[in-house]
Amino acid sequence: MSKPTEQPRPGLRERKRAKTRAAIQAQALRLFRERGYDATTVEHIAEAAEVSESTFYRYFPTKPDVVLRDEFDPLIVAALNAQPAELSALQAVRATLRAVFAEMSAAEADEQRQRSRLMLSVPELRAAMIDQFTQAVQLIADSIAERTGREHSDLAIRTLAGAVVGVAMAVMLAIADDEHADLATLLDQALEQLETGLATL
Amino acid sequence: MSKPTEQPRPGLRERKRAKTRAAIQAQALRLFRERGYDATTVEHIAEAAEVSESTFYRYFPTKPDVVLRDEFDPLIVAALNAQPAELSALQAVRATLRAVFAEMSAAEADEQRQRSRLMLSVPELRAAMIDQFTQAVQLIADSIAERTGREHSDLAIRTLAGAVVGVAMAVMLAIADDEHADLATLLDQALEQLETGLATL
DNA sequence: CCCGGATGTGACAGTAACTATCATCAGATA
DNA sequence: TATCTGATGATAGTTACTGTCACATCCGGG
Repeated sequence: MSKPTEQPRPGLRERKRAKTRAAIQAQALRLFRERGYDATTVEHIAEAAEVSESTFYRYFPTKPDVVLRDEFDPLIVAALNAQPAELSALQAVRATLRAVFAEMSAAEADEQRQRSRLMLSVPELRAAMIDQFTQAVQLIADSIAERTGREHSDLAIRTLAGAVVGVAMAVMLAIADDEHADLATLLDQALEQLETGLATL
Repeated sequence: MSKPTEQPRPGLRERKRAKTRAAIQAQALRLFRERGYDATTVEHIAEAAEVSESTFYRYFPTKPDVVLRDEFDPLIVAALNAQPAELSALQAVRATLRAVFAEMSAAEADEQRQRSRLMLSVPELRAAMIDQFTQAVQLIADSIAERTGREHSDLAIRTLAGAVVGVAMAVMLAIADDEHADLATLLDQALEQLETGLATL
């Protein structure tokens, strides 16, 4: 989980920046957990992180962003592009998600779970998710397009990407109902169903 | 496109209410078209519709709602539930959407198209769509559950519903790229692909 | 070492979406 | 007609977010 693509010396300034961002996010998530999302104002967060409100907005354009900021999306994209060419598109997606979940530590998985629960329970956060979804559709479509040599605007490709993201959304909703269900397992099962075919229902 | 399920006499009060709601929505959409969404404040809309800002919020809880408010969802649900039992789940969904689009007048279709474009271009509106999506997943899942006699929490059912909604989202994105593509046709093709199978890519 | 430009920061003022409250007025009802 | 319920408008307040400016801190070159 290191970042080997970075220069060896981040420089003092950048290190401080990263530290400030981390502090803001950590304090925000703590306050959201303790007091609730709505009851926590940006002013509270800024105060707890010992920065001004202005600075908060310099690091996170909106309040929801402090929750949604996610470092896994680029990992998933990279893993998807790295899948062997002989796999079908759906097989590649499935293998990718398996791999990423497998590499996730228990602590990371738990934090993801907490954030998912928070996102689903707060309308404002739920709302902010759609841009992530549309972005996901585009990214998956791009990757599959390259894999298959088709245009990324091909309806078949868009359909596949949309179905994958839609299924992921459905699984998230399922998780919201059943507290201790395992995201990785359910998602894999759902993708398997997508592969086998939906016509049987 | 009449409403045969209503009582013959809505009563003066209700009629006035409906009129006020329609006026607010019409003025809002006009202003959004002429000045843009962000440049139009709720105050402007209220003024144009000759009501107070308070009244606006009584009819539409949020500014995005004035765009998203849609009378087609209940129609779609009713049509889906009315599909013959011998159809498979996906066939039923496909037949439903065909039927609803077929009954839609050209003017209605055009307004839908305009609203779709507006929704996709304004982040705040895009964001508000996700609740409609999750609601759609639930409604489709419920209907399919009843049709098949399974639990509505069945993962297979949720997966199917999620895939359908995801595909719909992908088609909307496709439309955004290609101005004069036909929503109904593309959606039908995409659902056909879902029926045939996604494993071939 | 220090100096000049770039960059991060805080303070402040302002906009607009929403919320809450209360008095008033119009439609429903008896 | 009299009363009662529900719709409306005015007002004040909270909070997310934007823009601007002065100040401090970091970085590279002389």
